[in-house]
Amino acid sequence: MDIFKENLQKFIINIIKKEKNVDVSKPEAEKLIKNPPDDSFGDYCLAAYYMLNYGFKGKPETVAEEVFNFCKMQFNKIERLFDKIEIKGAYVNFFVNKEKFVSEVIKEVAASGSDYGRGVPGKRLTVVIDFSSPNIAKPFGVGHLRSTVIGMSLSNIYAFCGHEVIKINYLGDFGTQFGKLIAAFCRYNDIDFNEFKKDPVKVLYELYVRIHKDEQTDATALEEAKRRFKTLEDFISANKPGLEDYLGSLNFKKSDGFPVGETGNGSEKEEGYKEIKLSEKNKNDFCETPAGQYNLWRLFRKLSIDEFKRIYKSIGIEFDAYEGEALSAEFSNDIKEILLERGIAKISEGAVIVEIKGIKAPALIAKSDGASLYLSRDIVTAILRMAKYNFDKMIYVVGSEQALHFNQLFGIFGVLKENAGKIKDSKNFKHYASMIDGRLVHVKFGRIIGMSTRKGNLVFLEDYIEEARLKAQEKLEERPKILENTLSNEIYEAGKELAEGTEGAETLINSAEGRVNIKSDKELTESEKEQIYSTSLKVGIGAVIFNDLKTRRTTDVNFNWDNVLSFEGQTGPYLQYTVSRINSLMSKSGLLNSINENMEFSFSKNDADFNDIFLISKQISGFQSAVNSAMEQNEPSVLSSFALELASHFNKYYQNYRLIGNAPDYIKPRLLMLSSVRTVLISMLSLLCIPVLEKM
RNA sequence: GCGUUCAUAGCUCAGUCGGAUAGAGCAACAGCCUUCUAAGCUGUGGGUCGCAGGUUCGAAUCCUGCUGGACGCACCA
Repeated sequence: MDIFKENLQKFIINIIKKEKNVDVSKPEAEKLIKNPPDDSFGDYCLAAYYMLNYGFKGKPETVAEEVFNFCKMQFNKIERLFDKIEIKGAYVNFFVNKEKFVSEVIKEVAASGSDYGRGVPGKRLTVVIDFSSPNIAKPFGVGHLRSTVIGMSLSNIYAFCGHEVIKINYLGDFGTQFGKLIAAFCRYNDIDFNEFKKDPVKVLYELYVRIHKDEQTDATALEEAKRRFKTLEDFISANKPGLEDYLGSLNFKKSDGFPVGETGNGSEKEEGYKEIKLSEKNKNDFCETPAGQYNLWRLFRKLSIDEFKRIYKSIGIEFDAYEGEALSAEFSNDIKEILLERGIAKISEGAVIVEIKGIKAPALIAKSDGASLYLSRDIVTAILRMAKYNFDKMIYVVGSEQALHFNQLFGIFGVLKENAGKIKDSKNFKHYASMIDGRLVHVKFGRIIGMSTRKGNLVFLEDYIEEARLKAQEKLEERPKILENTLSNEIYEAGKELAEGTEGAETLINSAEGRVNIKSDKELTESEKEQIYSTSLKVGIGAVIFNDLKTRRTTDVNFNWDNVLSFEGQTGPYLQYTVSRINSLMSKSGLLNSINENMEFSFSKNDADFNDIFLISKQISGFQSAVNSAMEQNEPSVLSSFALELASHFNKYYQNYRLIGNAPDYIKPRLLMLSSVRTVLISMLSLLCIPVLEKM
């Protein structure tokens, strides 16, 4: 917490109270004090026009003068923290006591460690965040990456601010497409079961593509798919519980989430799947009976989820619960009937629709053949989640192309709340459905345009990361190694020994200077190779994730390989590099053991580097408000920008002032300062799902 | 046609909910490694904030219109 800003706020509130007898609330006071655009104007400023809201009158300049005089009269109240006050045009500018400011900030970071900036909210909210949501039996493409990293980062941010977060992955596991999959599996007799064992998702995807192709020429393919899906649907809904009972059975604990799929046949225990063994021989057992197809579907889903989990794990993403559309589909019919019966929905052109004020497009909740639709499943899902988690807020991280869908969904809960009185013979449904209005948020994001492989195909996430990793490895390998440094030193020394001015000396010195080009012939050991692999992988992941988080989420991103694969400037690797640079500096100082949060230290404004240290501290002190602002706007990019700025401050400092070689008393406080930079940078990298590297 | 949304440097983007002189990074050019990691740092050039009005002390930011792009508008998700 920035005690300087806080005290300044109180100071101004008191002045307003004393002079104009107006009370200013805390959030209003927050807006009163701002940061000037340029440091030469001061550290905090008060714009006179804001004072017009609190009883001050006249031109901004004269008001500023009036306020300035009041501030001056009572300056003794804040002179412990502030050096001076200035008036400039319509602004009153405040200059902090820089020495005090720097040591306060550094002390606080040192004392709080990784908890620095962590919030304690007035009210701890339960926030459900629904993100990623891929379709099963399809490869995880980069299209899902944006939702995944934005969702994960928001989850981190809400949790960091002290809220209870439930991360849900809502899988597309239902619909005719799965009928297609089952049909394909049963139709084709040349499935390679060895390959299926090794990479099931790949085989499933190939089956899907194959039957999709066959549909163009063979009408029976689609028919079979539809028939098999109907079989599956009927089988699942045959044993489902009533909606009321099911809602009543859900508890309010985060616990283990929903079962991944359906309610009907209950026990979805992990072990159950191990018994399902597919082979050429028993294949028909699964294709002929409804129960067999049902198991087949469960197996496909399980295999897909395992594959997703593997990928998520590789980029550090995890969920509290995996849900499937199938679960919601079971209850879609119940919802439809309640709404129709009470006149909340009506039939139009054979389909069931709900009309919502302010939205022209009618919300379609059931097809004319009675089958459920996306929207009706989302209605069910929200109600189930309310019953299960009692959330205060639910965030859907989904592309902006679905804005209409979510407006309709949110609108329907408004309608449900309004018409709650009409729903009489239901307790649970009525209760939960009418609670939801106003708690749903669509966090939309722009499209990624022009994303394709160099050959023009859809890009799979893993290939994407591998491309970035290779680039990182290339950079790592061209970096001069210790051996080469020594070598170039020797050449340099040898050159110097030659008579000055001779051609030979010049050549040798040049070759030493071009040490980047000196390659070592030495074979790398296995552990060095592993080191390079794991480092380059983390850098690659960092580059890819940061690329999706650095811009405001709503803007469409023009995808460009060169931009993603450039690791210079405003990139994830730049941030990772900065952290490892601090690490390296700190360990080389040899003073690590004498640095701790309790050490006595101070900075003098006479030191040559003082102003830069002050700027760094100022940046650090803005961390918490950056996190808050990221949360309020559901916008991780606020943190990306903040992190880049802090890293840039450090790198400038690093370039301009040399630490090692100075007296320990000079180095120690600065190491503590750098350690607080590192602490904050690491916090931000973690919030942004970017791997932290010890060394690069 | 209706709706949503966007337009800022050659390119990719910031711009602290209307405030002080519109900022970064790439790319270009010129510099900085025998000294703590050059994935870094310094400097130069580059802008009528799409166009036209309006609102007021004050507009890249709010309102209206226009132009141009993206997305969405009934049984896909």
